[in-house]
Amino acid sequence: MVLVGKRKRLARGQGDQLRDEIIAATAELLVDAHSAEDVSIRAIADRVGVTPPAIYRHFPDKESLLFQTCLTKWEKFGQQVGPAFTNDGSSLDKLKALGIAYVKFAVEYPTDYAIMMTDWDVELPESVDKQHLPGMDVLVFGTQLIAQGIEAGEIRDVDPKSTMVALWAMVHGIASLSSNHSADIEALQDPMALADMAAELLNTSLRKL
Amino acid sequence: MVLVGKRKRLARGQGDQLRDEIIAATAELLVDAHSAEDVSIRAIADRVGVTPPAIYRHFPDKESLLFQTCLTKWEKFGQQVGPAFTNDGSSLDKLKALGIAYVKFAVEYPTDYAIMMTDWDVELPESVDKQHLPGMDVLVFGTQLIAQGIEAGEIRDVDPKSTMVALWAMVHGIASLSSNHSADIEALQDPMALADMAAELLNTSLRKL
DNA sequence: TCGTTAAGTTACTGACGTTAAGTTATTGAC
DNA sequence: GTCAATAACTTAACGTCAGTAACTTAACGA
Repeated sequence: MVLVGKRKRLARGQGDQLRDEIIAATAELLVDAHSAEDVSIRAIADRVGVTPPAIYRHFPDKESLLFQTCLTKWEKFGQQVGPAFTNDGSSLDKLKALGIAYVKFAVEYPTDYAIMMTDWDVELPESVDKQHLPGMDVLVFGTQLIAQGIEAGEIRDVDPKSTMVALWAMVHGIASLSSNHSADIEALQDPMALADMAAELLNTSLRKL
Repeated sequence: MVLVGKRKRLARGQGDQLRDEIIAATAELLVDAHSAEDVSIRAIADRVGVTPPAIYRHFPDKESLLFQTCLTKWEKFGQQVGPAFTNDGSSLDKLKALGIAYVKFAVEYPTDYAIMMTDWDVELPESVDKQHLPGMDVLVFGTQLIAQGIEAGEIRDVDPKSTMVALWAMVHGIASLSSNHSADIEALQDPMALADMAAELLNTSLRKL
């Protein structure tokens, strides 16, 4: 818990700047933490050079702060996973690339991924549309990908929505298990290989003969 | 946090009895909680009619207590899921029944399932073999099931171990997502239906033509 | 009956999230 | 230029938490 630096108080309309710094500090502390509870309001306050109660001028409680931080992680996620959609290749190829990119992100930033996946008990400001949170886009695009594959005669006639959710469950399962049980189970020690295998499995079942 | 009853002090060699009561009380409190941190040492102590420090005579810290409680949940899990193995039908049928039973348990007891799945940072007493924890049996039996299915010419020639882990990832993913995001995504509102669909997907890809 | 010790209790510590109330620096209005 | 208003904080505190040190009390064997 190091005092990173005494700040000068910000000028009149500049309060929002601190808000951004708080989120950034939280995001940074989360990288080195094992979970969200390991990151205390006090540590965050120290990091930005402010006292703990100053946090509450910008966020009603810790959970809201974590949720807002979470949104920045989803954006980071989108940036890393997005390129999978613009690959050349068939719908199935793109779908596979998406899955691989997904697991890669989760494995690379496990704590980030964990807080992205927690169901925060916050009431959203009306500015945030829960159906269009950064991560949901991936689901929507993925669903479109499946629908296109079906139309192109490349994918069997399945329900795109629930199939996409099933794919999501698969990659999420691999990511989640490997970050919690990799020590005990051999196949989880190489999650990327597992993701590759799982992708092949699903390829087989989705491909139109 | 109600004092459930003043206990008489146990007799000389009977200390272990309290240990069991502590685990039982923890297990009960977990059912009504949202997560493990919602269950405090103080609440557990109250429930068994003892003061908080008495807990530490039997468990070095909260995490160890939760881990031990976790083991009882795994046993409960085994009892609920085990029958799937003795179903009649092909290996694939049994595998599907296993997956369905898995998701059913996780959906029915979400907090139990969550603590079962957390990676407790405890050093195990040498009496506990990490390769044969209650839940691992399911993995082992499932792997054997796949191997048998291959031998019987019913299942394609895949690697039984990693395939079983992939199946595990699938059902875990469904369970995990549905308990964290069911409100936002339609397909997650009926996890059993999703499990059924996923089972069919995997059936398709594993079945030997 | 009496020392030993298992099975607890009482009293405390430091950390946590959070709140109430006070302080200080900046600003637009006169 | 001064001055009330107020944004941007700080200081001090509350209640709760996990955990510890040190004491007490009851049961048992010798």
